[in-house]
Amino acid sequence: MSEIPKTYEPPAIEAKWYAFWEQNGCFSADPKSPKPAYSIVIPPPNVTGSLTLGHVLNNTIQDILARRARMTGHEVLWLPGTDHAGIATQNVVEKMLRKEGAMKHRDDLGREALVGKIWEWKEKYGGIILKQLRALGASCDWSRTRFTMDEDYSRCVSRVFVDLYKKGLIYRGKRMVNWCPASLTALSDEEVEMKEQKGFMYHFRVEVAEEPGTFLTIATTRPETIPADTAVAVNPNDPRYTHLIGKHVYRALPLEVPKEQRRIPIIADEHVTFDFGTGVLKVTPAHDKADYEIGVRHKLPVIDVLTPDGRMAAEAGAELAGLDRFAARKKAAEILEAAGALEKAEPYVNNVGFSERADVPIEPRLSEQWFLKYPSVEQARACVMQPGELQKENGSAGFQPAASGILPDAQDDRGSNDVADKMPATAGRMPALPSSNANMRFFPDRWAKVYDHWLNGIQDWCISRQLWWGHRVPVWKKRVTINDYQLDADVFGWSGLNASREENEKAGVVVRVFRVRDGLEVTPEDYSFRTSETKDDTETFDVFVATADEEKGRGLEKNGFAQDTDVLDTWFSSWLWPFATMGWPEKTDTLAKFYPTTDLVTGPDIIFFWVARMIMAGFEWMGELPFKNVYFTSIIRDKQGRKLSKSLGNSPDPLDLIAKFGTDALRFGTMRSAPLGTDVTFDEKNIELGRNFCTKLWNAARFRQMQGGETEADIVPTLLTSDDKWILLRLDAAVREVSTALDEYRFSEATAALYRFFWSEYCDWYVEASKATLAGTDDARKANTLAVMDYVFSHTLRLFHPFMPFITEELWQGMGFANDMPANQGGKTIMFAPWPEPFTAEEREYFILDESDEQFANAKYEVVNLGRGLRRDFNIASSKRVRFVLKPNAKLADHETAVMQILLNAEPLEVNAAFAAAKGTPVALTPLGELFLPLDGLIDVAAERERIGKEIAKVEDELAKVRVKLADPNFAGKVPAKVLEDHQQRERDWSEKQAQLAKMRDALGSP
RNA sequence: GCGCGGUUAGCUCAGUGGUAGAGCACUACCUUGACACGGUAGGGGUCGCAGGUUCGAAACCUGCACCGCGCACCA
Repeated sequence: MSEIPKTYEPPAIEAKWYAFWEQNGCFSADPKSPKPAYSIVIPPPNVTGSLTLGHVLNNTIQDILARRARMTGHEVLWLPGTDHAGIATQNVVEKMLRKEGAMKHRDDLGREALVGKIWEWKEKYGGIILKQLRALGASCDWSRTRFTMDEDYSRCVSRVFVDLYKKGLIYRGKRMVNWCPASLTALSDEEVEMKEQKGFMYHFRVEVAEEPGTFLTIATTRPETIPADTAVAVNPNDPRYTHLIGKHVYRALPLEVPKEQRRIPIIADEHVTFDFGTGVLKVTPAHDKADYEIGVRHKLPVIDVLTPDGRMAAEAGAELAGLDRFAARKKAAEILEAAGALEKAEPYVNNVGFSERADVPIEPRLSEQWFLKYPSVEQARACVMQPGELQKENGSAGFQPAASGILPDAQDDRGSNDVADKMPATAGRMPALPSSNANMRFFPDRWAKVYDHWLNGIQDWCISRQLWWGHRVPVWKKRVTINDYQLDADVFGWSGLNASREENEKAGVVVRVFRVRDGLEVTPEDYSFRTSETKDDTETFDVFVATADEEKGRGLEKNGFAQDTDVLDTWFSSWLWPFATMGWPEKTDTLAKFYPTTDLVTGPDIIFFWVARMIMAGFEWMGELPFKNVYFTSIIRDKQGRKLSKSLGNSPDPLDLIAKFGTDALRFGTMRSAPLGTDVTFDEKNIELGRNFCTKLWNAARFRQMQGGETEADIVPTLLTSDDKWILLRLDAAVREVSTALDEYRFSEATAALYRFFWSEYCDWYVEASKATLAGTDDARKANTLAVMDYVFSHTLRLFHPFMPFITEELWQGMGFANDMPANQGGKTIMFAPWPEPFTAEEREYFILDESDEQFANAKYEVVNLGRGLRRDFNIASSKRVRFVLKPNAKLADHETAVMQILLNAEPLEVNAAFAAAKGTPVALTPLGELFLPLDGLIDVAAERERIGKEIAKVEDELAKVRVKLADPNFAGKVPAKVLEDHQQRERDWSEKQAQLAKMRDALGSP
């Protein structure tokens, strides 16, 4: 045993052991290992990201799971990496380039140069967060680090795109999309966040063309879009307006356009609500999703009055053109007011969609984009267990760790079908499949409902982005006319393509041809439509060729094709993460061993963005779910309940916290404060708690070391004291509690159990009690106590290791526990030491453990508590040694007396069955007898009588409560036998105590 | 509007039908030989409100209030 320094200095120790683990390949995952697999893929942080408390929480959990799995004999893969994060990364680098003066606008550089700059930036600064994760102790297999724009990964993305295109699930279309005027790109519905916004509801009048003098009043929040109105709509059943349907009004803006050109129809549409606003709706197909649909129903023209960057276009009229949309809103109201058309403008709060990334209101905009009809939706929906659904296998949660050194049982729990009839009917249009496939669990399970709800109402996914940084859409396009175009010769004659659809698709190439005139796809099997179907020489077609093969793409470019300029939504690559990082589409060893992964740990905020889509992708391309359990972390908030964010400045830097308190303290404190399923409020006090706990652990180790002696000597069962047996039983309880809590992903409960066990049980009672033996002269017993201490400490360190990897490794090695273990089971590092198991029946028998020992120890500690109470009542400092006398109920071993004496800080603790106390001597009634605190010259009979009187009052209070219950005939009649017995026992105990106390009081004589 | 959480000590939170708990904060005493980042003891709660079920409710049911979140939205 080498000497343990006086204080724990985290930085040096953390650096030392992390390097040791890495150098010894402790994190690397071997697909050829015979051990059962445990795998987890990191939610890839943005490549521009740096460590936040959210990451700390998330990755600490993953590390705990991974480290524990290693200790339970699993071959562990924790696969790290980063995400290219399209918009975010492009923004960061563009901003930097503008700051450096390298460009004003991205067009100054051009696409290729800018993308080149971003790559440069990525190589230089990207992925800092991965280095920071090392500081957190993350045991990732760094040799497998992946980036979503790695060459291999990008090929997966293209391949998946082509596959979906082939399946007809990806299509190009002109649709209303969410347009971000700041980022100048389309967004998916999930990237739009509804926010309340204060504004005005403007009421303005328009005149009915056919009935001069008759006006309709329209309510709107967006008067600047009036120039884009192409109709006015009322509900067909609204009696106020039915007579006007079919007539026209004059649009209010722009004023300079001749009145007759501003005539728009009054139409009837069910979408209009009677009692909202005035019951008259202005219809703006170009700038509102619902209005667009009305426009489609009524074949209305579309007038676009906004530019992509959110300014008013020329069509908006001279006065508005060029203005920003918000300025234009004010201006439009002013114009209406000046024209006498504005009736009122009242303050109004409505919900507006904001671009999540740029934090500006989005514009619904008609534009041509790529869309995806989600694949494998039914399977994805059916595979997740809903709250309340029973799991077939004995109801236990989480992965089942195999016993150390034992080969895996089949962990696959699919195929159960007897839960099918218990599946609750799911509300919604499309009932989920029977739950026979439901074998993925969410923690907490209520997220499964949110997930199911989203899948039920799922809309096609707009996957194209008008950005440069990302995976470019792998589609090449050429417009051809029948006259000058020879499909066979120019396209299919080219060596890379074939004339038949099947053969092309077999080669990974998908060709689609659309007639420009009507947008219809022309789909004869052999593309021979060219000559036979039309005689019109001017007919033009758009030919789209999708291929994941860049070689082929370049060939197409030589033939006049041009690649689509859009890139794909970042999540279109992230959703492949669990298998694209493991070598898909090759059938790799890694995939065979580690897919599907065991656990996914992520935030509930990306349940739709990422989790749901990964599940679909897993089914679609692997035919299997990507993970078995999903743990949704808490959201960390500040004391005001706000999310932590850099812009609010309420986000402490984890690296500062590590510097101040140590990594283990940060990990332990965070885990202790983050219960399953609720948000957590960050408080540095929690990290302080972690730091204090580390110190306690450190000092307990030092105490052991100061006792010297042999490390981990064999325990001699016959020499075990009641305290020894007590702590062994407490350890056993802690092992069970911690293991169960971890199985159910209840990390805060696991840490609470560890804290309680180590601090309150081991340090406060056992170590203190052991001092009686250690200070004594019985060497055999001394050695035995040290052996028990080592046994408990070595198991404790292992229980702690997943939470606090560094300090536990340092002590594991420093205390010499590594020496007795086989190299691959803790001999080299605690990382592979076997996870503690509860005692077997044989072990219990060997140590002669039974409840009576525990009860006796508890009784002893109760004597101590009561004696300390007497001290307090008589104001005797805990450091002052005083004489106590115990008048015992039964014979006591000398050793037990010695323990109580040291715990009471008594000198001496006299055991005297015949003790005759002076009248008025303070006394406490304990489970082992009457405990006196003789106070020479300080005896106050009246005070002592009063003190005992208070005790009696307390006892009588309890007694009364129990008796009321027992007296109720219903109680005795209906209560389970066990409960009745408990209450009867309680009654007996309290009344005995009452009698004894009364006797003690009476002995003092009457006042 | 629909759905989901939450409401327990001053603060942060455990507690799935049977004697109300932890950490922090607070009070008193203690620099006793592992630890003052510590020890010992202590004060502090009609468990959001109102009904109901039950012998018994912080827990189960119903309704309400307030806080938070998600989805959908009416111009």
